[in-house]
Amino acid sequence: MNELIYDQFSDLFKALAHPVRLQILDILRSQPACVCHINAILDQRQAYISQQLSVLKDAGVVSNEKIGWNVYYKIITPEILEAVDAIQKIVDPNFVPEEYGVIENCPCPICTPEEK
Amino acid sequence: MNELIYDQFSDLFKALAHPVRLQILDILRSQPACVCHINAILDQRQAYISQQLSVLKDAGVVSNEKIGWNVYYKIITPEILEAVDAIQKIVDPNFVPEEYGVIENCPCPICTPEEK
DNA sequence: CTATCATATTCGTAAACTTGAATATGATTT
DNA sequence: AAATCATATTCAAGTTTACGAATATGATAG
Repeated sequence: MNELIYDQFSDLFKALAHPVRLQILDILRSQPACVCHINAILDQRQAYISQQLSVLKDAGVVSNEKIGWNVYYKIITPEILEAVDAIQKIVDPNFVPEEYGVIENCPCPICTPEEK
Repeated sequence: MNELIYDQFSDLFKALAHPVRLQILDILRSQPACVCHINAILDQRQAYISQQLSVLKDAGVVSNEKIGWNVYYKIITPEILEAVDAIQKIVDPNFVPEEYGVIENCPCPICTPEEK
């Protein structure tokens, strides 16, 4: 009868079991980010980023909110980062997620503020 | 250039993204256990348990050691349980892994000691 | 060396995941 | 309403994973 809850556990793990999705989560650590922002950092097709974001959203890991022209994603269960941290420490005890600030090629308000 | 390490992260997550493997890890929390012990608890085919154990072993999560007739598996990176704990807490804050002691149908020395 | 024990492996099919290509959506400005 | 913006969805092919069935292995006892 515990099978069901273990399915839920593994569903969450599945959402994390993907390199790009893990990178996205590291980008979202410090602050919410719009798709174009993530896109600029990862240098992947926009549609591909959207696909991965939707997996994370379906799993209940992130939520999104439209602000102006952009859709901002954020982590809704910060505890998920404890799991990510633990795994990162196992693979490389010295690993520290990169801090992403303003991004060169990103047109979003965060990176290119108030410029008209 | 960080793609490679994120692949390693996701490989570890993949090993955890399976309900039976997660149950096995919960069984191994308290103590090493032989295959027949895990088998008795989970009530799955022996070959199936072996398959899952080998996935965990390939991922570097568990190791095994033959003692007498039995092969005992144990968790070699206890930090992995931090990741499991975090996920379990997210899904159900009240969830506590079951404590498995002596098992009814298990012939291993732990469950049926010194009986001849 | 044969039988028996616990455990491991191989194989095949079905299901699920990955990802590129193409295209759709829906809000906003003109 | 049409054009434009950021973002989302659908489709399909390729790859990987799941897992049952059958069988293999390797150590130990007789």
